[in-house]
Order: sequence, then C-alpha cells, then structure tokens
Amino acid sequence: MKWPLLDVPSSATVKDTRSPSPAHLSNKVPVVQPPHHMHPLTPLITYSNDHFSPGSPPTHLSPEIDPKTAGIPRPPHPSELSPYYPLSPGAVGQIPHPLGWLVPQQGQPMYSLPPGGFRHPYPALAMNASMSSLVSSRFSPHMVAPAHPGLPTSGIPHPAIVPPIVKQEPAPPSLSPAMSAKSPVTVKKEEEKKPHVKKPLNAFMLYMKEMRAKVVAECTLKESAAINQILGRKWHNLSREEQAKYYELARKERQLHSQLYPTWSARDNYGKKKKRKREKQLSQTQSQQQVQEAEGALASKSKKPCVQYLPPEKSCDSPASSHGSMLDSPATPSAALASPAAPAATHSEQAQPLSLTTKPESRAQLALHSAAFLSAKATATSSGQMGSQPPLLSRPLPLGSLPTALLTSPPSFPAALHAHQALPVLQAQPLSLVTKSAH
DNA sequence: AGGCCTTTGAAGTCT
DNA sequence: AGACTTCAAAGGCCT
Repeated sequence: MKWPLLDVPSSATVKDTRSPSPAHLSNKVPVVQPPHHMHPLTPLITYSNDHFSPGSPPTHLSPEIDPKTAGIPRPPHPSELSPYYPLSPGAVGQIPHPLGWLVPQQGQPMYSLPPGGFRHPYPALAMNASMSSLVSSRFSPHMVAPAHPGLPTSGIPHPAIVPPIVKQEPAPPSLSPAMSAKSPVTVKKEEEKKPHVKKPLNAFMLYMKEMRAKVVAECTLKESAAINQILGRKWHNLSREEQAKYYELARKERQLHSQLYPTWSARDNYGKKKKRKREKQLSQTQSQQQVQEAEGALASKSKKPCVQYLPPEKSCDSPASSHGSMLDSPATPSAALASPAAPAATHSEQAQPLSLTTKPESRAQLALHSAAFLSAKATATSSGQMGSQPPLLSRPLPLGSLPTALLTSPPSFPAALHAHQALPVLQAQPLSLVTKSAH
C-alpha cells in the first residue's frame, strides 16, 4: 500500500514554527483535552499540515523515502531537521522544541529532565520552578553525557532519559578521576547507573498520549487496556492525513533521539522490563492454530472475555469524529491493509495487521472477535448491510480467520463506517461479558 | 510491589 | 527476507 504524498503547500516549510500562534493551534486534530491534560506535543507542535513539509513526509507515506532507512538512526539531513531541530551549538538555543516533551502533562513532564546545567535550548520549554525541582529531585548531573558533537555539552536532556533505579550514593565513583582501574563490580555498578534512555515514541504512542485523556473523559473506563483498545480503533479511523501528522512527529522524535543519543540502540533497553512469561510467546503457527481452534469452538471459552475492555454501546467506542477526509478517502490504511493485493506494502504498519498478536489470550479474544464478526457478517450480508470489513476490525481480526473475500475486497470507508455503526455486535455483543458499564 | 493487560510502531534478534 | 520479540505509555487489576 502506498499512501500518497501529503498535499502540502511548499510554502509551508518556511513558516515560522518557533512561535506557535493560535492560528497554528487551530488544526484538524481534535485536541480537546482539558488544560491539565494538555498533551506535551500540543502546545508546541501544531498539527496543521503547514508544518509538514512535502519534503519530509512520514516514511511510509512517501514512496520517495526508503522505509528501511527512515527508522535508522542517522545524521539527519539539515533540511529534515530545520527548523525543528537546529541542533548546531549556536542555534540550539533559539528554537522551541517541536515535540514538546518537556512540557508537563498531568503534572509531570512527558520525559524527565536532568537537573542544573540545563540551558533551555528551547525557550518555550524553559523549566519553571516546580518543574526544575521535580527534575532535580530525580536526576543527577552525570546522567546525561554529551552525546553528539553538535549538542550542548551540558547535555540536552532528552525526555527519554529515565533515572536508573539505584540507591542513592554520596558520590558516583564513576566520576572520580582516579577511576582508572575498574573492577567488574564497579563496571556493573556503573552500568546500573547508566541512564535508561527510553525508546522514542512511535506515532501511535504519540497519538495515545494525546488522546488518552479525551477518551478517558468520554468514558467511565479507566483501565488503560480498555482505553488502548479504543484508541487503537480510533487510530485506524483517523484519516491518512491525521495519521501522517503523528508519523511525522514520530519521525522527528526519532531523529532528535538519534541526535541526542547517537550510540543508543533499542537493544540497550532489552531486558529492562521484566520478561514476559515464556509460555505467552507462542509462535505464529501456534497462534493461528489457536485462533482456528477458538473459531471452530466459539462456544467454549476464552480465559478472559474478549469484550472485557470493550463494552458495547459506549460513546467513546464510536469512531473518531467523522472526518470528511475519511469519507473522501476510501483507500484508508485500514481498508488498504485488508487487501493483500495492495501494492508496495513496504511499511511495517502495512504488514502488521496481517500478523497476529503473540499473546495467546489476545489471540483467543481475536478468534472470538472473528467468530463474532463472521457471525455478524452472515447476518449483515443477508440483510445487505455489510459488504466489507469494518475498520474497527481491520486489525483485531486475525488474518486466518477472515474469509478470503474480505481480504481481497477492501472496504470503502463509508461502507466500513456504516458497517461499524450498524454492527455493534461486532464489538462485543456475542460475548457480552462486560465487566464494566459505561454509565 | 510489581507484573499483566491492551494498543501500534520501531527496531532488535532469530531462523 | 521474513518471522518473531521487545519496548515505548498508561493505569486499573491481579497475584
């Protein structure tokens, strides 16, 4: 699948993005969070297309950009960073951070800041007293090493930095000049002290951060698992343009991250989290088998009701506010993804929907979803309501559970939306084991 | 207290 | 090359 290049006026690239004006803030992305839930990206990043240069579209949206290289940390081309990331020493203090990861959200910064020595490279993000104290209580100055020759030596505190969980000690031995001979124990200690540089957020994560508060506000649901399911559907319901904004933000985030931590690798964080139980990491073959089994024996089962987090008839469960672009764009990601015949599936996002989650429980749930979907489809098609796969199921449905016809016939968005709205049964009803009610 | 759940995407490892 | 795994955020739930 190829998403077209964003149709953005070329003049947009030269707009001054350093001082977000109210005009900038009036964009198509529904930023309706209450002030205290202001997304860290929101204040500084405007989602107007004006800010997305046609020269730097999201990797998967641009056939001109090699998706393989797009995610690889590399020295960003000046034209890619500017004016967002003028990280040269002289200019770094001029530009507000476009991603706004220093802006507090819900009382806390999206990422953490080191104490002292912070030079406020982005004036708009200069820490206030409360932030500063919060930050200084969490970090020690040695945490952030200068990562890039083009960066301030004081170390730009990328939000991704997380303090290592280490007991407080008077003076870090690693800072001692006399530390020439390091014992293995010391080395180990130092490793433990190394700051945990988190992965940059991907597009969906950025979207989640922004929209979570809104969804939570609309729903009585509080569990993130449920919210995330809703957000996942909303994500698929976004127009390509709206998704493109987040892909672009994510791309910039990765660029900045790679500049700040050129030696960082995602591998560095492997093992930082507790490994999940091995038995949950089944092969896809196994998962497909499970799905099929679950499909075949819908009646029996599932450790967990698949709709536990998705109560039907929830207002927040509805697709994101209908956008004209959605209705005008039949070839949405979801729709296109549903078609294996879609050309040029070069992006992971394009292939993923055809892969299964690795979680057995999830697969069981998906199987139930699938069975429910198939059941609903039989009903809907007989009534002529549904000729296509609703977007809400474009991802949750395991490939193996879908009839070939569905996979080869991407739905138009209007049809999908109608199906979605007309078939709440797809969400949960056949398995209405809702544990929470919205109201 | 800490892992699980749940989502998508990026990037790593493995086969 | 493709499949698989891990982590990123979030907060209630569960052990």
